Amino acid sequence: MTGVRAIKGMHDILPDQTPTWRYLERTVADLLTAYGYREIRFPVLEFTELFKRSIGEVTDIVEKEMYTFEDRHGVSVTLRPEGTACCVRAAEEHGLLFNQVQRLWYMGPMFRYENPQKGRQRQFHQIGVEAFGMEGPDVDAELIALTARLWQQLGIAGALRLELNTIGTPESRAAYRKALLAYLEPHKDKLDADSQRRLSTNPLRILDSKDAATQALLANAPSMRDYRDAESDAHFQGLCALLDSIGVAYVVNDKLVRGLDYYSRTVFEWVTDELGAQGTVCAGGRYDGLVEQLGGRATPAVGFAMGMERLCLLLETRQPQAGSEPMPAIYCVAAGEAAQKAGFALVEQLRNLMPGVGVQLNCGGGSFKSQLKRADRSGARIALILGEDEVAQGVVNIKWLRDVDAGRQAGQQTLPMTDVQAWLSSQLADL
RNA sequence: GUGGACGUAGCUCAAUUGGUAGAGCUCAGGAUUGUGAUUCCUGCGGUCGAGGGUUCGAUCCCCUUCGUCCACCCCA
Repeated sequence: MTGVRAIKGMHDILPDQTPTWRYLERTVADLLTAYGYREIRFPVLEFTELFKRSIGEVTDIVEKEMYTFEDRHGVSVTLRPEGTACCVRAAEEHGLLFNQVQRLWYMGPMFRYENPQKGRQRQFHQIGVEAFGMEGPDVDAELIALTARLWQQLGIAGALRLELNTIGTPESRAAYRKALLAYLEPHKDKLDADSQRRLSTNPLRILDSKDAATQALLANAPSMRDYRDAESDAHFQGLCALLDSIGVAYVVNDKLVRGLDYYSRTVFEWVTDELGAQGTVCAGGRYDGLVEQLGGRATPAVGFAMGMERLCLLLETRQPQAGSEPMPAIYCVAAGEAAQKAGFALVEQLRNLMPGVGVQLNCGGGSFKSQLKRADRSGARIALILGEDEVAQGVVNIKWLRDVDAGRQAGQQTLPMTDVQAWLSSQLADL
């Protein structure tokens, strides 16, 4: 293909896939509404500064994955790589966080300049959920309970498991980082290349290295557990107790750390083994310091984001029928100029009288044969057939395309044009 | 940013030790002169990813490039 084409990593979502997307979006939106969360929408483009200050200057996202450019006035702007920072900015800017509790969600495209692979694109979509102004573990648990219920509703719960950890406060994390470094530095040569590099950039990330030798070395490393502050521990135990009380299963993974700088205390991930190397489908945590960091009044907050492409991949394998949308029930075949005209009037009238019923008119002409063929492929149950003869006599021929075995009359019947709507109503009622 | 595999018809894929390519599905038409899903026949459809090189001649060999997929890194 030589003509125009999409940018690398930017995918089209085709008609065969949109029903799955709509099903996912609808299910999530309904559930969030039921939990009392309200949708917020904000721009795709923000000042670059916002992400540098929130995600962290030395993270991979900010250092090499952002779509950053100057606008026509030379101001640096960035296509959002994630939603939390934007959500905080928007909520703070409009006073939504002042002296009040706020439950928000959003949905839309995010952009990261990475090399594409399974479950990863440069433009991808997230649904994000954020809860502001509540510091106890009850909100953390509410968010996790909500996600667990969602997997249940979507029929993909069996593919997912919950990993949970607390990374403490920034202070306790700093102390642990120091201890970890002290332990690893003498064994630097035994670490894999990436982990050696991470010693200076992000030592905590060494914990989830995939290298066997590195993992062996980590077996005797100091545990984050021993450096955590008592309050974070209590918060975490509170969260675990709430999850236990409603039967949400989890595994505590004290090597779970998240890549974004703003997290504190609770972090969690829903992971699957069915998506190749990109197993994380939904992840989040608490970020009590972020609002203040961005210039607002100190406000506790928790949130998470789920990757919609990854969820769609899971849905396609676990629930291939999910979201399939009904085809029009009626297909009107109209051969000839007069019939086309009469058919057009007929289907518009049917649409007036039976708004919920799907009606499609054959457009673009064609023989009876080819029009019937299209009627069949459209998935319609009933074909209305109009030709010169029918128009002259003011009648319509009606033919069942499906359901003949289900007690429907085979063959076709002729009805006066004026009776068609009443007949259809009676027939379609019990379908 | 790095590594591996792969780019042939709208889709899924063949073939050619270098002599300008085939099938299935789809689509259109016909057998059935006004009737779908099966069957049979016919037809439309390709600058063999792009650019350059070698050659009498390149889809095939060489170089470059772009893209896709998978993996690393990182993340949803």
